Amino acid sequence: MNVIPLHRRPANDPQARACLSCSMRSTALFGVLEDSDLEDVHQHVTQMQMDTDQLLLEAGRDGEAVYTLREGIVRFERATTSGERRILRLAGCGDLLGQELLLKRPLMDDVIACTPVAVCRIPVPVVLQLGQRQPALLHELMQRWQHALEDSHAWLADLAGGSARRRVLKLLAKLTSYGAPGAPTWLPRREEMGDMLGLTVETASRQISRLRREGVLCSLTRRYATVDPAALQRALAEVDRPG
Amino acid sequence: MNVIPLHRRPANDPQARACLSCSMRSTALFGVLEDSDLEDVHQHVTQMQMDTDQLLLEAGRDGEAVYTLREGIVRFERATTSGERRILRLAGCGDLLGQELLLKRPLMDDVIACTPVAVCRIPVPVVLQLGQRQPALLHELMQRWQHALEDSHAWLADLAGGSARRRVLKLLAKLTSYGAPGAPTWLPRREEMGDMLGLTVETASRQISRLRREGVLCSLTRRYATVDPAALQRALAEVDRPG
DNA sequence: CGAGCCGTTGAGGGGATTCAAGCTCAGTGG
DNA sequence: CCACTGAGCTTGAATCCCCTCAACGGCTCG
Repeated sequence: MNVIPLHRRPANDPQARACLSCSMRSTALFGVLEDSDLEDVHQHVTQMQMDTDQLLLEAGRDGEAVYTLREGIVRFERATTSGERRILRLAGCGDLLGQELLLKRPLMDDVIACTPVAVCRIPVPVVLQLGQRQPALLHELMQRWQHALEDSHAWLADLAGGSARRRVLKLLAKLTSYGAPGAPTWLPRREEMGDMLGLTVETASRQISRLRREGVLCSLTRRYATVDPAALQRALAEVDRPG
Repeated sequence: MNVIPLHRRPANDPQARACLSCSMRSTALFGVLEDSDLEDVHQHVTQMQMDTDQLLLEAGRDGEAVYTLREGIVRFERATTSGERRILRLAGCGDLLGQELLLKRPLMDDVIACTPVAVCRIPVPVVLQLGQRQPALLHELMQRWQHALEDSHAWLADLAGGSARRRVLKLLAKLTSYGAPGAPTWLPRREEMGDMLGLTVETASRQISRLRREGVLCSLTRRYATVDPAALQRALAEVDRPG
């Protein structure tokens, strides 16, 4: 884990005032705040990078910081009572991780990097204090909770039902929305796909192979592929049709 | 729909000060507020009763009020792109319905009564104004969002995967937690069960029939049954075991 | 009493799982 | 350089579970 505490940097370091000039500021948690509110914040914020499969937040632990995701994709997962892993949700650029810690609730799920990720670590007290002074921040937090809830509902409706083919297609549609349009799309491992969709590794593999043969996916490399959006939409429409 | 506007009642009506003496006050949204904060609230709150299958909130519409559920069970549902109905979540006594309206977001799902329900209708502006004066109310709202999110995650982990038998058992376990312990448990229609669990009517029916034969369910009436908690737990443990 | 809804049960087919075997590819050490 | 290794991916064959289609019975209501 590569930690860069901003407050240890010289004041004239271009990154020292990172929170003010942050490229993600408008979409991140503090986007609703004025410059003056951010004055002292950046001293407590730590930029970090993590590799694939590294654990950002652990279920059961009471962490003392939340994270803003600057780059990459993370997954929320837990073990079912039958012992299988279930991936419940993905989060992408701009999302806030570990929000429940602000309510002093224990984490229910592990949060794990799907790709290499860059995050900003924000101590819980910093958010709470800012929230007391700035109701707009509380409003923003509510928006984020609602967004997470809608995401979870959409996940349930799209990825948890229907044929294996439909689920995989829906997953691809969601995954393309993470990276830049046109850029290669991150593909999970087959096992991860299975745990997202409630399918086995083999079924996921068969579906992906078929989509490659059909031209929906091309240039599959180690963990990325380019998706033909038109073909994807066509395939989705066909699956959704009663035929 | 049976509407009883409280402010039309004489001041000495025992129900007129319903919000203060409400039996659910401690668990409901306004439970965090002091008596003085509730002074003028009850004038804007309307008690309502609705029958089974009636629509409380409609997806797409921008409603102007939220509802506190006093009695009964409601479901959140939507249509998938393939045209099938999917039930995403249940809410019970004390839950707040239509929370997203407080953020001026459109509703994504229909909210429909599963049983006869009693609700308190609270206009959105009332909540927003109170929230400005009382940060504790905002805190309570965040708690409720987090609770809904955890519920949604649990639904996904428990009810969206595994064998049909496991899903039905998990659903029964959840349903028993709504009514009073020992009291008969509300059972959805087979079609509703199917739409909750991603199964067909017939499969749901077969599973329920089997559980009745096994003694997990007894005295099935029109829409209620008594559940043997021990047998249910035993069955769940057996399903979750690798054997 | 017939109509319609809901639940149940049966028979047959299909799609996902299971079990098993090869494959590719990156990393390792000879 | 290349065999060796192990993790991840693919593919095949057999099995099983759930879906589909169908028929029937109970119940409520017009």
